[in-house]
Parts: sequence; structure tokens; C-alpha cells
Amino acid sequence: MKNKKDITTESLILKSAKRIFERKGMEGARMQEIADEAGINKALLHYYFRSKQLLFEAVFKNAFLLLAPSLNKVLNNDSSLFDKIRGFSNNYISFIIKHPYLPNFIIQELNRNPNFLNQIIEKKHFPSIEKFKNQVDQGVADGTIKPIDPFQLFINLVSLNILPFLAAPLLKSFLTINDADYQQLLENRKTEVADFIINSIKA
Amino acid sequence: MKNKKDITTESLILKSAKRIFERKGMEGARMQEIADEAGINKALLHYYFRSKQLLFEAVFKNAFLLLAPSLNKVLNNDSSLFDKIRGFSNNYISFIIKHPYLPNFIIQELNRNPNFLNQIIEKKHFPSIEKFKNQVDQGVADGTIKPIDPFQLFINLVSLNILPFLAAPLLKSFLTINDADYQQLLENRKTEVADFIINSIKA
DNA sequence: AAATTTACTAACCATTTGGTTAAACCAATT
DNA sequence: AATTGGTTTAACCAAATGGTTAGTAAATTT
Repeated sequence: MKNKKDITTESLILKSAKRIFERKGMEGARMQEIADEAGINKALLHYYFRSKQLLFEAVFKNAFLLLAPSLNKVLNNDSSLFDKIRGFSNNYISFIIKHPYLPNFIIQELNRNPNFLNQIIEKKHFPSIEKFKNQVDQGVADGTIKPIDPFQLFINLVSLNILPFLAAPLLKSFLTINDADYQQLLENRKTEVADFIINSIKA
Repeated sequence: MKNKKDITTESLILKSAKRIFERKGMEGARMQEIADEAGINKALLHYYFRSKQLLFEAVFKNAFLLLAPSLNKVLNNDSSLFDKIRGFSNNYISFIIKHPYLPNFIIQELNRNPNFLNQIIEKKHFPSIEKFKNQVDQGVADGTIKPIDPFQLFINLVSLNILPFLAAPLLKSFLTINDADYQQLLENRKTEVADFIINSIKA
């Protein structure tokens, strides 16, 4: 074996493919480019993954499964609703700052093929909002939070956390600020977002 | 001229190209597909727009200029801050419901080429948040709203309005609801979003 | 109505691209 | 040292794709 330190060729390919697919998308990525990135022959990509489509699906699946459990964990633990909102915002933003291409990659490819999720990911890996929903309904019932549709609150939570990454180039232009300042804005959002939401819903 | 009803060939091409580019992106779109959509010969695309890149830029520019003024209008009129938030949310969601592919198209291509905006759109067509910023600072100063960074508030406003369209496939899966129900959720957001924001910031 | 310009098309071309093949390489086993 | 089986590569291929060309048809001008 050529590989040192248990870096298998397969994982090397996946890593390189992730880098390229994230930046260029399925259509924009070139098999040759991925091979170059990995420092291997193009035929080897096909040896391990048969086709571009299958390689892409492997990368997408990995990316999604990287994201979903962390989401699930926060939504389904036993903390209070407000702590959940705080935990989600903080953890999620921290996570994405380390993987900035991930949200756009997933959103982009899901819009290209909205059925991709159902085809590729088993339902059991899906984040469930069941517990979150119950907590909201409960909070509304006992008067600790103002009346709100749990789905709308969930969409708000996701929107406030994800979009600043998706629309970074657009927002930087609108706000006419540089990368460093925008990075600082995102950093501040780790707490700002949760405060904003809690302010809105607390009775 | 073959064209009836003042539909020029050029505008027909732009319309067809928009449809294809929106759905497939720059890389995914095929010139032949655009030609077929328009019911013309592929060479005619090049006759009018020289290259795929230039055709794409024309489409992108159109799309962006369709969006920006409506944004600008709401942000820079003389209404109160709360009315602005209500007006923006309501108008923007109504607009996007009619052009559902637009946000994703713009976001997607800006992430592929973050400098695209600066290259293509003149600054004067950019929405300015100057007035919005002043109103927020004013509101904070005179105590009508809680302290908040105007930029963060702007990002929140944009996030809550845009993301539900960008992430529609993802959110439908998470919430396990069908298209019609999701459509209804979006419809409700025309007022929900503004209420949510105003609840959060009013003193 | 002849000449010229504009709009449009069929056929073609060069390059790129995903994918294949046959052979070489390399480590473990016999 | 020969065999074997998995791994890797160079060279190749067919299809797709953006773009061109040379020519036709339809207006417009003279």
C-alpha cells in the first residue's frame, strides 16, 4: 500500500471530490479536476465510484449526514425550548463557519433535483422536529410564549442561521463591508440570533 | 419580420434562457436546450448574444434588476420603520411567489462567482440601506425599539423572507408537508414575518 | 425592382468530457 | 521466484457541446 497514516485512496477521493463539488456543483465539476486535486489518475475515480453521478451522490450523502445529526441532537435533547434555540444557533453557526460551503452545496443540489433527498437519504437520518413542535405547542398552551405556529418558528430558526452563509456575497455587497467585518457579524450572530428569536416569542 | 405582437426574437431568447438558466444554472444549461425552448436555431443565440457567457450575463442582469428596485423602493421610502418591515415582507414574498426560481438563481451564481455583482451591476442600481440604518439607529436612540445592530436587523429581515424559498425542498422534507401546505405557510409568512420581527425589537 | 442589409438556418468543426481498456505495478502468499 | 489479486496508470473512445461558416430568406433602402 502506498498510503501512509491510514488515509485510504477512497477517502482521499471523497475529500477531493467534496472540495470540487462544493465549489463548482455537480455540473460544473470536472472528473479530471477532482483527480488532479487528489493527485491521482482519472480512471481511478471510476475504479472506486463507477461514475460521476455515483461519486457525487457519495459526497452529497456524506455532507448531509455531517449536518443532520448535529441538528437532530439539538432539537431532540431534553433542554428547554429557549435553551434549544440558543444551543441550535450557537452550535450550528460554529459548525458552518468551519464548513462554509456546505449549506450552499446542499441547497443548490436540492433545487436542481428536489427529489434527491428522498432517493438518497433514509428517513431515519432525517432530523425530526417532533419534540420541538411539542415544546412550542406546550409553551403556547401554558402561556410562557406567545402564540406561534411551530413550523413557522422552525423556519425562522433555520432561516436566521443559514441564510447569512448562503447569501454572503450578496449581503456583503448590500452592506458594503469587507470579509473580516462580515466574519465578525457572523460571529456575533451566535448569540444575536437566539436573543432575537427569544425576544420575539417570550410572553 | 416573422414576429407577431411585438415579441422580438431577442426578448424571446432572453425569456427562454431565463427559464433554462434558472433551473439548470450556467453550467447545467445547454445552448441547444435554450434554442429548443425558444423554437429557434442554436446559431441564432450566438447571432444575438455572441456566447453562452454573454447570454448568461444578460439574463442575470435582468433578473437582478427585476429584484433590486422593489427592494430599494421599500427600504428608501418615507414610511416608519415598522411599516417598512411590514411592507418589505409583504411585497417581497408576494413578488417571489410569482418568481420562485429567482432567489436561488441569483444566490447560486453569486456563490460560483462572488465578484459577479461588482463586475456586472453598476453601483447605482444597488439597493441602499442607508435610510433603513438611520431609522434603526434613531429608534434605538429614542427608545422606541430595543438596541440592535441595523446590519443584523437587515440580515434578519432578508433571511426570514428569502430562505423559505431557497430551502423549500429541504424544509418540505424536514416538516414532511406537501407542496400545497408549504405554499400556504409561505402565504401566511407575508404577515407572520413582519409580526415576528416587530415583536422582537419593539421596546 | 435591383441592391443591400438584417434575420435566420443546416451542416459542420474543434474541444472537452465522462468513461473504458489493456497493461503495468505492487504487496502478500505459495 | 513464481503466482495471484487488488490497485493504478497511459492511452484511447464516443458522445456532447459551444461555437462557426456559408448560404438562404426576408425586409429595407436606393
